[in-house]
Amino acid sequence: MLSHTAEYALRAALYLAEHGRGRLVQVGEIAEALDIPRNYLSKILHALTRQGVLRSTRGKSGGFQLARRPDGLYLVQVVGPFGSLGEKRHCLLGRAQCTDRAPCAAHARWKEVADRMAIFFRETTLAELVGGAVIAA
Amino acid sequence: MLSHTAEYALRAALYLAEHGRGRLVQVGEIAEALDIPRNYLSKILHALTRQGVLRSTRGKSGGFQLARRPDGLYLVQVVGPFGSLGEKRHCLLGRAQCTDRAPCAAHARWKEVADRMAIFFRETTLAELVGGAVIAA
DNA sequence: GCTAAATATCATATTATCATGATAAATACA
DNA sequence: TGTATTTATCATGATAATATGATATTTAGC
Repeated sequence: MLSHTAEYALRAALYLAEHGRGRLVQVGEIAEALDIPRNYLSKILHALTRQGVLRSTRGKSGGFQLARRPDGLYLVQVVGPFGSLGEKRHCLLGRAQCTDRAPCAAHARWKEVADRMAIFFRETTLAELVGGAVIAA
Repeated sequence: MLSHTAEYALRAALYLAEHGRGRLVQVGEIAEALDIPRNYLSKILHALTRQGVLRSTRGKSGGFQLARRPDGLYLVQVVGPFGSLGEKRHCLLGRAQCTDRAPCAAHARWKEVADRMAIFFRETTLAELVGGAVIAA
């Protein structure tokens, strides 16, 4: 469903929501806890920082923290910059134009399902997932 | 949502459902009508044949046709062999084990959405999409 | 049998995703 | 001011998805 990259981003954000309470967390800690390649995660966290999801502090005793409280961060903000979510709902048959007025063959039926998914990512916050269950692998 | 490959498979199957009534259709016709790379489509149609979705006839005046009536062919049969659908519903956070009893952080909320999607592919037939709207690009 | 036309298969190229490794820049602290 | 630690960035490699091109195999019809 999500690309590896988007999945890593989500898991890292959830880790920060759960274990980061106010402190700065280093890439190394997250990478080890979640078993994600360290340098790869580094770039993902950097991207999330540019997106305004995280804040980073450089230098000794630096690290990453959430830019807002977990109940103010929506999943789409975290995974959107990677996978193909967030932008537009895209047509199941890959048409550039696919609307209620100019629908593809699958439009009416697929719309229901795709909208549900879009709403999930758009309206679910990190806070709602924290505590749902264990996060680490 | 779907990989290019799975999307091509679905569009080709819909084309056969709509324009293939009983006759044998050649790869070239489908490739041209749907603007899909010909040799690439050829392999996809061959895969669908192995899956039992299509029947192929070799040699002169050969081609492809649906193996069953459109109302007996479900989307999961068409796109399952490609993308990651059909097999198992997979965990949003990528855990190998993610069940109601050993859930990941997102399980409860994601399950609803993922189940909807699975049902869409499992219970929708080609016949239900034909005539929904224009198929070709 | 020969030829043309079609699927089946193999080999390779291209592109995007995923990942690793090395270096630069910034910062706390002694 | 120097050093250790950390993020930021650059360069490169590995793998999978996508696509192209060439050849083999099968079959209808002459």
